[in-house]
Amino acid sequence: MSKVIVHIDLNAFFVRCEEIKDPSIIGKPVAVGHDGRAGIVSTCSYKAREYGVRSGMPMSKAKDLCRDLLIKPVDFHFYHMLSSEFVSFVRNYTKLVEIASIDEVFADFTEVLKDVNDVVGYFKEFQKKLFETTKLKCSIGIGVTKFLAKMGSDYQKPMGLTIIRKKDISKILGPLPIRDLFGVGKKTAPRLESIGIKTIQDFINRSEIDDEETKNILGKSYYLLKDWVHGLGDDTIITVPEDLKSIGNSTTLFEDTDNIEVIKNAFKELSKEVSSRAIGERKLANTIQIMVKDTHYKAHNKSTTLPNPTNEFSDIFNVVMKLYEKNYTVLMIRAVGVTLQKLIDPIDMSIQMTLFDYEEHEKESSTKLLINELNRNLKKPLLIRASEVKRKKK
DNA sequence: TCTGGGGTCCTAGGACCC
DNA sequence: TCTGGGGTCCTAGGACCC
Repeated sequence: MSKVIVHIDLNAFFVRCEEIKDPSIIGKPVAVGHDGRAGIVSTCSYKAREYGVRSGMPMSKAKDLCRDLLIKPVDFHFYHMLSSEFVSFVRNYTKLVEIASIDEVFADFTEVLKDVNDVVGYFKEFQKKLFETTKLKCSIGIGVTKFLAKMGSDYQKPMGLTIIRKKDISKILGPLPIRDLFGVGKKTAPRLESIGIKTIQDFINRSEIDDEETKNILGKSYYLLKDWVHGLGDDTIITVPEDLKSIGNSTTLFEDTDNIEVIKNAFKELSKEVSSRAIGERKLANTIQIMVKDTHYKAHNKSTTLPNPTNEFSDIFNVVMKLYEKNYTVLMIRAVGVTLQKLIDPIDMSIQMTLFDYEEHEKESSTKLLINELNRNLKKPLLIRASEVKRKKK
């Protein structure tokens, strides 16, 4: 039985937030993003788009294109607040809501729409109510899979509403350039174009004969994309957010440099930041990675896996500096980053160590002891720092 | 014109174990 | 003495998305 999956995408969300904060900028060319060295446009208003301003564009270029551009710094805290209001609003319709990013959700409306005849009217009303309640505008896509819903919400903006039925895939998506296919980016699109796949329809045709060239270019994602354009694929709404897999922080330096003191300072701040976030998220990292971007904008990574997982600033900073000093001291650097990877929960750590302890002692009643230990752990405060785990080990 | 920062996932080679 | 694959982990790089 096919589902009704809906993708709801907030239009020019960051700009809309700024307009809510200060309604006097409504209708004007606005760009949200940093205005310093290396600043880029994160989101821009529809008025700014008339001048050719686009997201991802260097802010300096955007200013050249539009003399009157109003530039607003990113205010994530405020955006997150409005994003939560948006999610709550959708949850009033269905509990089956998946947060895809700060400005988009997937939702399963199968049950909700059972007795609804006029689906278009229903979602027009939804858009109207969302605007009245939160002042936010959205585009809506509807389909039997997440892919079709997502492509639908992208099809028409702002305040768009597009239903993509299986039988209409070719009609609606077929004429679009291959670059518009979700998962095909700016590297893969030219490669596909070079073998004659210029539109999504070209890809549909080619996928029906399982063309080897196409398979080679796309690798594993070939089968995923093929399913998608045939109306198959994921229709499962994940209501519980998945565990974080990495915590990273990076920054572009004030100027390109090979000055070790400047770089050390930057790495110190980044290490502090990821450490405090990991502690806040109650995660320990098994692997620490540093990134340095050279003056040609090429990123280089080095990582190392630790004997004991950690989230402490001093541990992280030590490893970071070792990785830097071993590999990059002679390199002129534009940007640096620190990322914690292979994150685990401290409680998993203590389970592992508990098992280890029991192996050394007696094994017979280990199951019962383990259950007791787990129960004790669950009653403990959840915030466990690496140092406490280490102490326990002794 | 001059290119951010937050993530996830995939690929591929080498080490190591069986 | 010289040889096999399979599986897993580690590391580095890269594509993609928002």
